[in-house]
Amino acid sequence: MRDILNITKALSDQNRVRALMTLFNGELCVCQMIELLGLAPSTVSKHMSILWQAGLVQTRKEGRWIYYRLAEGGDPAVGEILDWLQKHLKNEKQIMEDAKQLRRIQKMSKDQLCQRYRS
Amino acid sequence: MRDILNITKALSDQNRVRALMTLFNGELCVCQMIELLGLAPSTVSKHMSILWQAGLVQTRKEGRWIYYRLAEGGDPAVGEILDWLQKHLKNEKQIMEDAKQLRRIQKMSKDQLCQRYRS
DNA sequence: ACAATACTTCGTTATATGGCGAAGTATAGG
DNA sequence: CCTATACTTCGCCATATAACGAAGTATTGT
Repeated sequence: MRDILNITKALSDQNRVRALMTLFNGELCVCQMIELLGLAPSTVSKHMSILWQAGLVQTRKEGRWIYYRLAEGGDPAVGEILDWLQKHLKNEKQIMEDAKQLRRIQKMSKDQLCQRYRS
Repeated sequence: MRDILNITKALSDQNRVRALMTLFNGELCVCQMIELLGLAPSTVSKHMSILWQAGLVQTRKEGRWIYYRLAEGGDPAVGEILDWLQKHLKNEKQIMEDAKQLRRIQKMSKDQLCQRYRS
């Protein structure tokens, strides 16, 4: 019960759902998420932490960067709910705009990106 | 996006999930839900209203009683998420206890039940 | 060793949510 | 009609949550 509620609670916030949906395009570091969501670093970090605690995402550390990606190979409930989200949100306006913005973000160098949120 | 978020928000509360799961055993009136969840009538009513707004349940009015049942034939996202809940919660301790208690409640007459929450 | 960077954790604040009881609505029965 | 019943809506309170900036941690580069 707690596992399932952790998942549904994690998915009950729009910004967390946007973050998750964006990860269908591949792993992202936090500074890319910050740029995408337009939120403060601490806020994005908290959101990603909640997704991680729910088992929805996994992380990979590479130097100073932490990459988040969709969880694989864990609880089947996670894979199923991710499929459900993908199926029902992939054509949503907000999600498609995010995907478009992501392509712009991915063209920027990390230096450009990460220094952006200190302004 | 709003539709999906309405669903995930509706599912982000334990008592609403318990209510939904109980409905897999068939339709119930509000006074039965009150007895099952052990909450005030107004609270249960609010919860059911949130589930209804999310499209997860449907209602049927019969005299003074309002029966809630799982939604059918609407948004496919709803049927799929209900299947997901059923699959991953049916063996949970709390859900099985609720099912057991439901059998006790269903043995009671409506007069017994509904007058109970005025004490 | 030191500074800069990338991210997290902490502390605070504003708003959202869940809970209740009282009042309101609609229906059944005398 | 009038009362009782079954449920909902409203108003309130306590707690949970999302947001931020400041401070802390870990890693890279000089």
